[in-house]
Amino acid sequence: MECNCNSSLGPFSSTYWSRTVLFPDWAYKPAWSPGSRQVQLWHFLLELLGRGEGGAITWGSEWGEFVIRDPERLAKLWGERKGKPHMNYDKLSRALRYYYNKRILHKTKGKRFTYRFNFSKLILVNYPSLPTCPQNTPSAPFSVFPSQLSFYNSSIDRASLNPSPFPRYIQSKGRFPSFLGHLPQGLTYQSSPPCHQSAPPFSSANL
DNA sequence: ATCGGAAGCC
DNA sequence: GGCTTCCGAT
Repeated sequence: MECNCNSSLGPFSSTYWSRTVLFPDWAYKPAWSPGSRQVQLWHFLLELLGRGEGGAITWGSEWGEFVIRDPERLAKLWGERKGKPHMNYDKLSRALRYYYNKRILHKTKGKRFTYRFNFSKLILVNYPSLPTCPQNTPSAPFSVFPSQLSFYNSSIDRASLNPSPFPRYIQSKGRFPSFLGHLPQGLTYQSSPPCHQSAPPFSSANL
C-alpha cells in the first residue's frame, strides 16, 4: 500500500502529498517565480484561463477546450510577458502549433480560434524523469480526468503514451493546482495514485 | 484561418 | 528546448 515514491524525489523534494490528486508543485507554482524557468506559453494560457482574465481567452464547451476570443489582444499580452513587443497572433499560433507534436494541445477542427489542452500530457511531457514507484505502476496515466468522459478512454491514452518511458507518477497535496480550480465545474474527477490500482472518484466540490 | 518548414534567437 | 520570425501552401 505505501510505497517509496517520496524517498527519492531528488529535484522534486518540495512535492506535496495527498490521498487524492497528485501534482508536482510546478503545476500550481507561478512559472516566473524565483528559481523557476521562464514562463511557457501553456503556463501563460492556463494562468489567463484560471483568472478568467479580460476575456481574451475563455474555456470552451468541451473538456480542456479553450477559445481565443481576441487573438491580437492575447498575442499582445503574451508579447508583454515575454518582452516581445512585436508578437501577434500569427506568431503565437505558430507556437501553439508546435504543441501539437508534443501532445500538449490540439486543434478543435472547424471551430475558429479553438484549441484543446491535453491535460494528461502536460506532466509527462515536461517531466519525463519523475520518480517511479517500486511496484508496478497502474496502466492508467496520471490522471485528473473527469471520470465520466467518454472521449478520453484508457486505450486512447495508452496509444498516446510513448512506449518506453512508462508513465510515472508523483503526488501532491495541499493547495490544488490553481488552473484546475477554474476548470469547468460540475465534473467529477478521478485520481490514479501512484501505488494504488484505483481510487474512488471524488468531487471537485470537496477540494 | 490554419498549417508546417526553415532559419534564427537566447 | 522553446519559442520567434517569416512565409508559401492549402
